[in-house]
This record gives sequence, structure tokens and C-alpha cells, in this order.
Amino acid sequence: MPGHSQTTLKYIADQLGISVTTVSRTLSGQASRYRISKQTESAVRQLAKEFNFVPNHLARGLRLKKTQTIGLVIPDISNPFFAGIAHEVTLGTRKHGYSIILCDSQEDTALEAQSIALLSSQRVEGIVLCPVGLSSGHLSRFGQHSLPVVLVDRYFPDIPLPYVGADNLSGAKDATRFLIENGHRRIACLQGLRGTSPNEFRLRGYKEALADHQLPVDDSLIAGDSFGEQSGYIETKLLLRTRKDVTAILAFSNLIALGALRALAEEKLRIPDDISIIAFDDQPYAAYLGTPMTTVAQPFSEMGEVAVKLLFDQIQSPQREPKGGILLPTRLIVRRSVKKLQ
Amino acid sequence: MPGHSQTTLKYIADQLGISVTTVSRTLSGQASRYRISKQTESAVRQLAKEFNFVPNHLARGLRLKKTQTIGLVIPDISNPFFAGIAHEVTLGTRKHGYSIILCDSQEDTALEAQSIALLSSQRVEGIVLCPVGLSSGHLSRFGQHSLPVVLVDRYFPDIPLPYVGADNLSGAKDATRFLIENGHRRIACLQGLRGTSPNEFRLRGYKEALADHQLPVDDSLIAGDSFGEQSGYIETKLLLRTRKDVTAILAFSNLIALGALRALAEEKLRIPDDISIIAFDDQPYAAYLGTPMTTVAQPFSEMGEVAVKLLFDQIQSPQREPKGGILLPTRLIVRRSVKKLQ
DNA sequence: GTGAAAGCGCTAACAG
DNA sequence: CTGTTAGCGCTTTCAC
Repeated sequence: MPGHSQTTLKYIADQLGISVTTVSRTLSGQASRYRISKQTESAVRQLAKEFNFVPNHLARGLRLKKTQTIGLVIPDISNPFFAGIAHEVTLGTRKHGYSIILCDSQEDTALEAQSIALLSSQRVEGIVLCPVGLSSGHLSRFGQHSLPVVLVDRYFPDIPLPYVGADNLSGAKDATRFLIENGHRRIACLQGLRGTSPNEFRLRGYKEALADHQLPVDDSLIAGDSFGEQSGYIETKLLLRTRKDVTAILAFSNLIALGALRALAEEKLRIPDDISIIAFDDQPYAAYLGTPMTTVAQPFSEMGEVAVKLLFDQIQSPQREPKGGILLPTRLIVRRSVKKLQ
Repeated sequence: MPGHSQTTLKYIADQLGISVTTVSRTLSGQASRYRISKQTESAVRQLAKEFNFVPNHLARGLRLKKTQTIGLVIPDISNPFFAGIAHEVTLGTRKHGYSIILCDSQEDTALEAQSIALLSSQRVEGIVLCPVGLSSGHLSRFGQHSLPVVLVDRYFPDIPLPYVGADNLSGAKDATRFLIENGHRRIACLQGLRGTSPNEFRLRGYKEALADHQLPVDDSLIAGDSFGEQSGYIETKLLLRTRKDVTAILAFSNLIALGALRALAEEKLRIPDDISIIAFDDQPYAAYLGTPMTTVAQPFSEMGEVAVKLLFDQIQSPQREPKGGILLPTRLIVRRSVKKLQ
């Protein structure tokens, strides 16, 4: 039972006194095509099984210039939103018979660039990239006849690459409108990482909804600069000091909302009696929070699915012009975290 | 700017009219060792940068018999517990300069076996495996002088492989004791996948705590057979019909607890007034649930960290006997989901 | 200071 | 029905 130093075609061939070619052909299912004798075939198969032969992917990839592997770059795999996408991408990819090399960029553009270089050196056939989203210089390499890529969640208007994400603009607009229709006027907006496309579109949706109802945009109600929990916590604390008059919060991520919840609890403010809140990203637990949370659900499974499709479209038909961006609709899930004001 | 079909050493060598050897030596930082002239060196470097040279990992791996890659096999990456482990493993691995090939086994032993074969063919240098845990036949290949592996979370008593997990026995015992000390006598136990080591140890902890207090084990209070949410929901529903007298629930995972929460809400049962609950796996949101949840926290970051250490110990010193199992302590986080009975 | 040659394990074109 | 040969891109031994 050979373990680490593995059996090779040559070894089997030598044992049987035949050529590697024949062994290769037999084991890659081309026995009938080359009319290899039943006798030879079964002998080869038996020996292969006996010695637990596993073809060397490296040698194969080197020869074929096909690795059957794609890369997946994610800012933070422990974030349930990205984990959901990763899950779907993993399943879809396996259906195509491909493997995944996973890189965690830790929301760091430099690490992201390094990850891409690494994947490129591994000769992956394509990359599903959830970019940090702040700069795009290192993405210019993904040109026309280059490594297939599809951007997920965040993208760059200046670089036209295949993309799938949620319709953040209308998602934020729907949520804000819902708050306004419930009588809210002073709505705080807890942003995520500024300059990233989801954040900017959500911000635009928020502002457009206000404008639609002839409400002014008050910059002192807009705070935050990260999708993380800490940011939600701190910004809520701060906000509560400076603007005691806010009646509602729109949080741009589930993590931000969790941070806000912590701050609100510390300040002994009740939801929705003292303050209303809507959060981006629906999660299983959202329904069982102290006050069940009204959320903007992003279709992350579908996003992962579409990402895989867009990527393999490119891998399988490299000549064809890759498709542009796809925006999937969000869904406002109304629970009890928004109070109807008189 | 060559994209998919990449620059090679030979290409650079030809451009400069020198040998591949020299280019290789320069680019792998051995210039001084071979006393390559400053002139040649800078010419090579410049051209490499200009043509965006990235060494071919496959060729390198084939030649060196080192791929600088490990495998990570996870039952479900969208489960926050496993996502947390994956996150830590990803970071630790990168620190060693290694990449990760991710496989999602979907809690399916056959897929797990297939994943391991795939990783083996990719010539990974080691595997971090969170096994499904029901059977271990396909793991026998990980013998003495074979592919390094470390089992995480679940393991097999009959196969002595390096392992890191939580001390599930005392975790469950602590939780059960806490319930008993708060006056609970009829404590339901919502199990996860039976036959897996975490489940069996938790069950044992539950039973031992009962025994310690001269309480009988009532089999009709033990239900469930999956770590998923559905199971928690259904079993709770069922339990509520047959055993109206239970005063507390011990859920063997965060997902099971979520399902139980759903069932309890439907039955209009309040926590902890009508029924108490403790769940395995602490999560950020646990503190903000309708009733903040008392949980048994598993140190998943530490588990990932230790897994990486145990694996690279083996990779770096293959001759040394690998370490056995490491059990990390759990922590009971008391919140408000347990009522003190008179 | 530099190069020629061999070989990692595999596949495919060509040859019988 | 089977084999010979060449080569994927890289590192390394040996040679000068």
C-alpha cells in the first residue's frame, strides 16, 4: 500500500513488461479505442488497483495544459455571506469535475493581488473573485484573451469583467422607502467599506429613496466604513450621542447590524419601540433575534450558481465574448424591527 | 502582456541568448550562489517583470515532488462552525507559504473518500480533514509513512491518527450539570449525527451528569440524528407532543438550537419561562436572540490553529511519530435561556 | 560565470 | 493491437 511516494505508469508497465503508452491508454478509458486486448487490459487494471495507482495531476496538467482547477478568492470565509457563496461555488465546480483552490484575502488588496498571482502560477483555468473592491489595478491582467474570471458581489465600473451581484441599489431603496412609509424621517445609514460597489449602490439607493419623498440627505446621519461588527458597534454608540433624534437605522450588512444590536442593548434602547432597524443580508437566526429583524435578503446561493456558470462559459468557449454584469434582485423580508410611526 | 499562455524560462533565455539554467538560477534567488554577473541578473529580472513571468507550479512540483499545497475537507463550509475552522486553517497555511485545495464533502462519506483520492492525485503534501465520521475504512490509507493528515472535530477510536477537537464529554457534562443545579430533572437531549465522536461524547457527558446526580436516563428524552436545523425543528415538535413535561433542552449544535427555536416559537413556548435551553457552539448572535442563549463554546479558532500546527509538524518532520489526539476545553457561557426552578 | 543534459510522470503524434 | 519518441516547464548534476 504505497502512500506518499506513489505508483507510476512506468512502474506498472515494467511489472507487466509492456509500454507506458498501453498502460496510460488502458487507465484513461481508451482501451477499446486502441483495441487493447482484454487480457492486457484486465492485467493493467488489476495491478493498478493492487498498487493503488492514482494518476499524477501535475504531470497530466503539465502535459495537457489543463489543470481542472479553479481559484476562489474570498475576503473572509468566516463571514456567513461569503461562506454561502463559497458553498455554492464548491458544489457547482465539482459538478464540472473541477477542484477549487481557496484563498482568503482578509479584505486586503495586497493579499488579493498576491493570491491571484499564486493562482496564476498554479495554472488554474479560471478564478471566482470576490474582490476587496477598493482598487482594480491588479485586475487589469484579466484582459480579453487571458485567464477567465468572474467577479462576485463587488466590481469595478472602469474594468468591464463578467460579474454577478445583488441589485444593491434597489435593495437599499426598497428598505429606505419602507422606513419612510412607516413614518420615519431621520434614518441613520451605517455604511460598509466606502468605495466598494455594493456600498456605493446601497448609499445611492438610500439617497434616492429620500429624494423620492422630498427628504433631505443629512450627512451627519451617514456613518461607518467597514462591513464588520466593530464598525456597527462603534458607529451606533457615536451616533446615539450626537443624534438622539434618529428613529431608524439602515445597516449595510448583517455584521454591522449585530454590532448595532450590541450598542443598542448597552444603551438600553428597545427595538422597535425606541428605534427601528433594517439590515442587509438575511440569516437563519434573523427571525429569532430579540426583535425579529426586517432584512434585505441577498440571493447568495443563486449568486454562487451564476458565478460558476459564467466562469465555465468562458472556460469552455474561450473565443466567445464573455457576458457582462448580472444583477440579481434582492428581497425585503418584513419582520418586526420597524415601528410604524404616527 | 501575455495572459493565459504564459511566459516560460525558455522564452526569457532565448530573448537574452542565454541558457534556461541561468534564468532559473537568477529568478529563484540563487544569483549570488552561482556568481551570476550583475549585468545578466538585472537583464533577466527586467525581462521577467516585463513579460510578467510567473513560474509554472506544475512543472516545479513535478520536478521537486513538492507542491506547497494541502487539502482541506469540510462537511459543509456554510456551517459557521466549519467556516470558522476553515478561516483559521487558511490563514495558518498561508503563513507557511502553502495553498489550500478545498473540498466540501456534504456530510457524505462517499464524497469524502472521493475528495481524498482527488487530493492525493493533486499530490497535496497533507490533508486537514473534518470527517463525516460514520465510517473510517477509506482512511486506512493514512498509515505510518503515508500522506500526513490531521483529523478535526470528529475522529475514530480504532484508527490512531493525529487529531484535534473539543472536549465534548466535559462540555456536555458541564451544561447538563448546570441545568440540574438549576433544578431541572426532565432534560431533553437533541442529538446530532449518531455514531460520530462528538455526538457520542456529548451523549456520554449528558448521561454521566445525570448519573452523578442520581438521575435516571430516560431514552424517550433523547432524540434526533443530524446536526442540521431541520432535525432540531422536527424533533422538538415531536418531543413537545409526547413529553409535555420536559423543562429543558440540550441542543448538540447551533443549527439544532435554531430549529428548536423555530418549533418553540410556533408552539408559543417562551424561553426560559416555559422551557430552558442550552446549545452547543457559541455564535456572535447568540447574545441577541429573543432570550440570550446559554451556550457551550467550542474554541474553533484554536482548533484550526492546532490543526495547522499538527499537520506541518508531520510535513516538516516525516520521520517523527505524529502526535495523537488533542482535546481543547469548552466553555459554558451563561446567558438567560435557563430558568432557575424552585 | 555559464551551459548541456537528464528527468520528474504523463499524453499524443506517428509508426508499424 | 502495441511501441517509440518527443515534449510540457522546471531544477539540478556535472562539466568547463
